[in-house]
Amino acid sequence: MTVLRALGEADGPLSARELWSRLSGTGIGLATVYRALRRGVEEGALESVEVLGGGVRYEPKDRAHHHHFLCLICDHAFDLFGCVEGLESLIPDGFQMTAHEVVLVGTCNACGNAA
Amino acid sequence: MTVLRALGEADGPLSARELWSRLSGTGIGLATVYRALRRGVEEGALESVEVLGGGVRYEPKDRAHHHHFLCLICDHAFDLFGCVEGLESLIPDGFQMTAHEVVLVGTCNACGNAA
DNA sequence: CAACAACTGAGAATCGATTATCATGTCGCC
DNA sequence: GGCGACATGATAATCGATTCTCAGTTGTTG
Repeated sequence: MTVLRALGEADGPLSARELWSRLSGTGIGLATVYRALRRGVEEGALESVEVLGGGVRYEPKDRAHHHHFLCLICDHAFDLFGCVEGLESLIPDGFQMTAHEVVLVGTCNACGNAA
Repeated sequence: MTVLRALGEADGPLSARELWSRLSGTGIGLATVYRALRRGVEEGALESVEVLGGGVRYEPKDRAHHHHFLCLICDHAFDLFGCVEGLESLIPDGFQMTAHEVVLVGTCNACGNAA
């Protein structure tokens, strides 16, 4: 699967369109990208994540727990490593937390240098 | 503005549709809700936020820095108070962080008790 | 090669969210 | 009361994202 390989090589989760544009040289159609993504999620190989700033992105499910950095300029989401402390203290009484998401927003290295 | 007042009384950011359904008794139309939201954002009274799990929500801009809790069952977003430590340690070299977002996911008090 | 099943690319169709349109209603003001 | 400027509700139109359709390919098996 070319599609899954491209996802595995990315430095962060990709949207269907991002993925498609990375494969534009191969003649693969957008429909095929969507098909591969859907199948990947159904088979458990992929996970869909929502990072702020637009739409669903996909990433391999075998990655360790991590979060994302969203660049406001290139609109690309980068994987981060590590997590944060003190999440539990935010939970209101009676609420049950099953997951959490942290997104840092700003400019990435490349865009920051180009500015 | 009935619309802005309803937002101010909410315990978290509301989507256009949530807002509309809360005002359903008043005969206000969906178009008016969208108009009020757009104007509110343009005038700086409102802020649009993206919480995971679907779409844009709006909240008054005068709230202190806070984050959100998303209930998977009722799909409602609740305001949280406080913040977390250690965000800076996640930032990769060369990246500039201008904002951050934290979302806790789980079940709220009401939905947890109903289950 | 024939028969057949699975996969593909391109474009049409669909879906939900948001915006535009338009006829009507409301308000201040004369 | 009459008039003009503007807000409103209902609905149509638009937009982007995703899915569906369909004819054409490819690969397999015998």
